[in-house]
Amino acid sequence: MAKKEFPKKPDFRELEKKWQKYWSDKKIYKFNSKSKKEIYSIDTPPVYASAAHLHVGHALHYTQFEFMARFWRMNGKEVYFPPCFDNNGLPTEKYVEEKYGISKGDMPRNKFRKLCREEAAKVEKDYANRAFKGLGHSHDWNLLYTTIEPNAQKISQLAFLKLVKQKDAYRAKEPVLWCPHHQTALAQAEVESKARNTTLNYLYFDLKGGGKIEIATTRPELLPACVGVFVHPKDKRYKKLVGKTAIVPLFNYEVPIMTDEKVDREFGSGIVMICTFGDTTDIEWWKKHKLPLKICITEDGKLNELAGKFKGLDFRTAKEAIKDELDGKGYLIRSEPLQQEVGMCWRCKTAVEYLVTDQWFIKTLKYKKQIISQSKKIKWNPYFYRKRLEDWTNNLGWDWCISRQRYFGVPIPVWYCKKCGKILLADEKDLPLDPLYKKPKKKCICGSTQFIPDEDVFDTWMTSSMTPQIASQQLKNPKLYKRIFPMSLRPQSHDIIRTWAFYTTLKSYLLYKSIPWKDVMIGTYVLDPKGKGMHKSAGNVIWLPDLLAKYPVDAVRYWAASAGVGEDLPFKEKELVRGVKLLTKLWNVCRFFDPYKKDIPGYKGGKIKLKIEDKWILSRLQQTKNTYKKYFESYKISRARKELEMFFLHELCDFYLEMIKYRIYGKDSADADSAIWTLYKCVFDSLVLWSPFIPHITEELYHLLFKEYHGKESIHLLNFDYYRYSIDKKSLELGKKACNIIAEIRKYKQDKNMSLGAELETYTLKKSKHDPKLDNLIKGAMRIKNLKIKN
RNA sequence: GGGCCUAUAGUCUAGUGGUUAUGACGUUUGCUUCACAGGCAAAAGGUCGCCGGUUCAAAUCCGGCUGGGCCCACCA
Repeated sequence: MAKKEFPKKPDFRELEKKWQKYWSDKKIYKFNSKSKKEIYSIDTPPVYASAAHLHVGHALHYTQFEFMARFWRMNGKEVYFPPCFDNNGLPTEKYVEEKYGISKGDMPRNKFRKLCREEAAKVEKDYANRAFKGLGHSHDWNLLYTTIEPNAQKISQLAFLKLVKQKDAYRAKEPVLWCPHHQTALAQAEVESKARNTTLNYLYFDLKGGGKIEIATTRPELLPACVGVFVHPKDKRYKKLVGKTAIVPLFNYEVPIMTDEKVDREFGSGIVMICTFGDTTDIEWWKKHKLPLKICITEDGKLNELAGKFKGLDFRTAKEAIKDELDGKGYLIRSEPLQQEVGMCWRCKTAVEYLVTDQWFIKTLKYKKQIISQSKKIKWNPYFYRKRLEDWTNNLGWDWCISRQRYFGVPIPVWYCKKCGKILLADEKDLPLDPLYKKPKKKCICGSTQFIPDEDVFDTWMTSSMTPQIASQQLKNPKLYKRIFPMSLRPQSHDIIRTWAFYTTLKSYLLYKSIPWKDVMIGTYVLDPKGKGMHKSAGNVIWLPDLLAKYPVDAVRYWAASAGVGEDLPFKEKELVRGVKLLTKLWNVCRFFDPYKKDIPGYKGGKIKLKIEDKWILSRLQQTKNTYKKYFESYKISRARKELEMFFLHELCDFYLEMIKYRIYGKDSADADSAIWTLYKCVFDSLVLWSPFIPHITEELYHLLFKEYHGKESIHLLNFDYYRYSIDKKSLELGKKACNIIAEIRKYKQDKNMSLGAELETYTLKKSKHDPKLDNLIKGAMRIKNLKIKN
């Protein structure tokens, strides 16, 4: 075999391709279920397979916890790290609707779903290659799952049936949050409040029997749904109004005037009209005061027949038309601008409405305390994000509405008796099933065999909250599941604490009385270089493919490792440049070492005698390893990297390497041997420690330098503790002292405009800095003939 | 309105009570050095947001203020 020459520069593209293929072919990251090692399992966030592009935020987030997988793999644990895609739910559905210019109702449900599945699969393949594999992520692809696959549907439906049976899920006709655009019910978590400018309109209501009152409203279009007028019980101005009857303008019907403590006397005129429904206060008072129900809106956001001649108008048009009419008839007193917070559908930003419909719910309000106490059993990183879950839980006002009037999702496995309306649950052994295409095998208790299938699907979080079960194969491999659940780590971003983390904690408690995972790690949120959020609409998004075209994958990963867990990180291209420099440095150190590797005394069986600087750098190496591990164990990835980088660049390269050159180039072979041996340990361990961050180049260098001696087919299968060194305090002190002296002499030479390598006839050192044990080192490393000491 | 996080050289950043406050980028200067010019070495640059408290000792702990960020909230 011809001796392979050590290339002067690495070809990053080449070695990325080479090693990604190698890892995949050799199944380097395969999970071994027979291993006796403790399992470290990651509840990987399923990627939305509907996104057409990947931005740097995704890359960073997914790479961050990938570091953890690599760290533990090299630290004695059997790592269970499944890749996964979320192709279940609205994003996919909307993507397909937009791409084909169709609407969900244009074709039969199963045909539409097939289309969704196909589109999702295309995106998944792209993601798998470009994102996960392209970034060098160490998943075991045999463990791949998606959230729409039959197994996931089955887990989701089983959980639902169990909850219905234990009475934690129920069906009810209730006012629900409704998105007129998506035409579906929403959960509270899917609604976000946004500031909006609107007008506050002061109207006259006539009083029955003469007189009029002034009412302020932002929703005049809801006048046809007015069911009552309220004043504060202690409001002297309006005391005599209570018990009287007001007449709704334009629509001319009577509503009672009542009192409620929650009326704000300061706002508007101090008189409120209640409509069913304009906001949640309306719902509250409607329930509390047992008011009638008048719904004047349709599911797609228009006014219905209650609105008379305004029927069919969308809210916006209707509002203006009704205002005009009020104005024309003298009912509109004035309008003033008002800023208000409105709940909006988080996906389409349409203002949500409230409709009374039949929906499925899961009890959450009842379990607030339990959810919070469960959350305290989980280790949150950073710790303070747990508070966000607690606050959200405390502020919840609704049970979790889990049914959605959409097509692409997990069907709700129930039918309703046509005759008596009774609910018939699917049989567990028939799952997964779609009641639209399957008939129940049983009769209803009333004897009827005629059923209406539930046409709705589950909220996407109904399935996502079961990822620990899906990921760790609850149904396919119950033995393994038992070993894995609760999982070790849930990595996720902070914007879905109220959904993913919350629902998973809830479901895990309701179904198994368990926490879902031991640790939570909140990913870094990437901002643009100016520190603003990256949004397509703002045009400041940095796309991953653009970045990868410009920089090696390892440089991108190096950047990802600079992010503090749970913190925001403005994207700085400079960091990538730094990454490239680091890779080059690592390459060159190895290139320097390459000619000597055949002489490593350990390999050829010789004896070595360590000098002060050898003991110093090995002690520092061990200290670095210890700190690095400590940081990784507590998810302080960026600090681990920094610790390693400081050691590698500023101690090993800047000083140690320069300290030993004279020994290596010199004539004393024992002296050279111990230097080479020490260097070998440092280079080898540096590679190993760097490998979780920059897996491609370290793999290449491992194969170039060490594989023939170490045997393992990948550096990523090595253990960090392959070597251990003793920490020698005395040498640590002396080594530091030597560094200071060297820096001083470098400065001296520079001030004299000398080259650093130039020989010095004499150098005079202050006695306070001097140590005779360092004389040979200083003289050798700095090329000084005579070292003089003075007071 | 409630909650959480945050404030360190021109910019970013480390630092959870104890000698000259860390590193990077940028700036200035020196070095054609035999691993590395995407290089090496060195220098300059900080009232550690403001006010008060605890302490022998505070960038670090506590309180208040101010600024920035995030999350939540039914004022019609």
